Amino acid sequence: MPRQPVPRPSTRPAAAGRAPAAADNWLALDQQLCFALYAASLAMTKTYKPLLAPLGLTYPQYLVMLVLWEGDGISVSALGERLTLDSGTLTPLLKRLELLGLLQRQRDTGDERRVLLRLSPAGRRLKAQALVVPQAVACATACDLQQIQALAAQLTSLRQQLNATLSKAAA
Amino acid sequence: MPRQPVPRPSTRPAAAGRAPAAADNWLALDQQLCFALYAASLAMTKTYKPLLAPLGLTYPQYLVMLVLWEGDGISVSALGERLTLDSGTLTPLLKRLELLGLLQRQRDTGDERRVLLRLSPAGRRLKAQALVVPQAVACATACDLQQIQALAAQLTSLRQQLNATLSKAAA
DNA sequence: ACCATTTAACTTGTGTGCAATTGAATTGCA
DNA sequence: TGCAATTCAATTGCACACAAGTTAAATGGT
Repeated sequence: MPRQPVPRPSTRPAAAGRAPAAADNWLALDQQLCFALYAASLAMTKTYKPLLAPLGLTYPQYLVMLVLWEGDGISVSALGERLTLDSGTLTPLLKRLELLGLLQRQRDTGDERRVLLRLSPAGRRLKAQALVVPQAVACATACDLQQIQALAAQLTSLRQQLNATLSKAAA
Repeated sequence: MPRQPVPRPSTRPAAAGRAPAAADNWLALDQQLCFALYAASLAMTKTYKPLLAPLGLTYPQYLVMLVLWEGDGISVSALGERLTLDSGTLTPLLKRLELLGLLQRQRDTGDERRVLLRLSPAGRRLKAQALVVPQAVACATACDLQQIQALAAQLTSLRQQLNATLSKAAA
């Protein structure tokens, strides 16, 4: 589509003195890692949507199911740590999954503060249907597996660094 | 924190036959590029939040301002194409920015379907305050500039590939 | 045993994202 | 010219994300 070819600053003509010349480019959208990340993440979610529709799941719901397929009986907070999501996000999402009949939420009898999550038979059965999803996505990326894994590793390391900085700031 | 050390499948013990052995790992959360992307994007947004608070902007609002600082007077749909966001997201967001006094929204007199976005003096002034943001974020990533740019380039290429696949599917 | 602190989940309110629909303005083609 | 198809923005409805505050349960120090 027309998407006009934006007169890119072409990594600075660089002719003048020192610092002030480049200052403007720091705010160029196309040079921001944050935007690359943001837009790629949105595009990824859109890629999953038609693949998850037959399962009746949204993308965040799918992530929750991935965790539970690895092992259920965990608490809401343990799930939240795994996904870096808080209970304000998870509670309504989990209620919807319960309403779909994919899991049960029940208080831990040993510690009544905790709510444990257990897959229902239907939730367990859904795993078989989900197996085709990752392959279809890998296809859509048109990357070989090695590239994908390398990129994922870089992103995970970036996330850990950001979270480390965040928790340092909180202290 | 306790965050139990999850018995990782350790990229498959590999002893049995062929295909079925690896099948289970395709759904392992930690191997999903999609999750790495999702979690990194959320972490990035959280990193920006305290930096943008003094400017009175949310992260998506900041992205809009980045585009307008590159050149205002554009339409809502042009902005949406730049950010890959639709009018359902942008219209209320832009109304908030207008309420903040950072921009004006006005119908194009030449084509009454279009709404053009113009920065107010206050919106233009805000750019100076925003200049410190990218440096602070670069700090939080603890990566050198070259690494950041390389990662951003990979993500942009991934996004383009995903979007290409998506528009093919729509046709 | 008592009570302050901490922890876990829930609730509320704000702000995205996006599909689907609407309505007005423009374009294109017979 | 006339009218159907298209384009653009706005609106509606649903589902996240997260801050801030609430409630109930467990913990720890005295």
